[in-house]
Amino acid sequence: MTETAHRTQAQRREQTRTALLDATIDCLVDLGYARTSVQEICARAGVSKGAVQHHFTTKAELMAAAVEHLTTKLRRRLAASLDDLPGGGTGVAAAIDLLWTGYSGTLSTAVTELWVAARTDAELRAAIRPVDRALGRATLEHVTQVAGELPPERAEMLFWLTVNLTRGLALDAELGGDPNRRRQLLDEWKRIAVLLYQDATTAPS
Amino acid sequence: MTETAHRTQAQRREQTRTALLDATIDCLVDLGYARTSVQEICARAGVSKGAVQHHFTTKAELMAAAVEHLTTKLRRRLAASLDDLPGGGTGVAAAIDLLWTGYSGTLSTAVTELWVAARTDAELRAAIRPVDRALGRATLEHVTQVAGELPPERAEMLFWLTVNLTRGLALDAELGGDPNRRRQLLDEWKRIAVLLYQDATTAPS
DNA sequence: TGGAAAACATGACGCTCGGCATGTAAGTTC
DNA sequence: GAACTTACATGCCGAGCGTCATGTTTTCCA
Repeated sequence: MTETAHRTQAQRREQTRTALLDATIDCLVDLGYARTSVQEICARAGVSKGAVQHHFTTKAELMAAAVEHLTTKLRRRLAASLDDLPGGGTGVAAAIDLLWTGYSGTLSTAVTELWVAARTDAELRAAIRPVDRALGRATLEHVTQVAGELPPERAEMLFWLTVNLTRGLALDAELGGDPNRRRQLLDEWKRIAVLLYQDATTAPS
Repeated sequence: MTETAHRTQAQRREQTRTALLDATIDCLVDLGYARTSVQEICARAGVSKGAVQHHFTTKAELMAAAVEHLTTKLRRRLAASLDDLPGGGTGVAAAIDLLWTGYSGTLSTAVTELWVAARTDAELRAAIRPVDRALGRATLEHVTQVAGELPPERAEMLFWLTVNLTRGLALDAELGGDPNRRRQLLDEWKRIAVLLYQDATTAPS
């Protein structure tokens, strides 16, 4: 028996809201965007269809809210783990590992689903773009702050290369590619990045 | 008036089959997997629903066939352009460009749609995996053949890194990221690859 | 040349989806 | 504590989906 003694309106609202958004992410992760229906979402959230209707007038609106919810989570997680990073070459390797775990987890899986869906859905795309750009910029800021010895231009290059490579690898992982090969590739990329880092810090072009 | 004088059964069959598969790819590209319906497909192919029923008993079967059709096309295109590649460092840069154009066009867009959909669809995934692995291996073979001076282990690493980076960039492109930045990143990666190539050929570790 | 078979068209069925109208319970305000 | 607003539940509707049953045309083969 879960005693729901006395909840203020704001509490109730926020509670079912996050329940819905979390359920949405759950659905995206293990059903995919195509199979994610409103009925399934509110079934997992333990609320009725009327509730989601009350909070989000349309399904697209729910998805848009889910994007923000999702990105906020990812951002928090990345920021927290990026704060305590060693400097120098080992810092670069560690940062790459962090970006990999950040961009390859279940959260990022859901994001990818939304991305691909957004390609052919203008409304969803409009909702995603600013939020995603904010995430990218914030993470980049953290990274450049950590690797301060590197000229910011180079650091930015390395960062974006890592992010895009990671996303490609995440896609490969989703299809069930060989995990060992992914590890090898990531290790190789770390070696390359560290090498480039040292080159750039000792003899900047 | 298109006079369809006399078509043998095999001709008729193959004709509408490829028409259906091409239409499927079209739908995937500009509607996305979620919105791709059988009705829309046979509308674009100019045939009835009964026809697709006759050739493919279920929608998943059609998609599986589309995957193969798609991969065959991609494979042909890549193989054709990979054949005439210069050797040495400029060859590496040219190869990267080729992989980029190959993995970022409309064909690859459709493949990405199917990939993401396949993550939560076991049947589709089972259809995609072998075909995609074959594509990867075939392309890799071409690449290693072109850059023969490089130790095959290094060539393979460079190849897979490029492919995964390219796929990440393709995803970024689909969302509407900055094209200039993608060009910069690709150029930077080419520089890095050429550098690594020279290091490996002059002083193999 | 006529009948069998393959290739395709047509229409209908069951199902699920998203959205809406309406009813009920919980909290807020005076 | 009564009026009022907010939060949620229930039930229904039209639309679109994939699939199947059945008719029609075209090619093949003996």
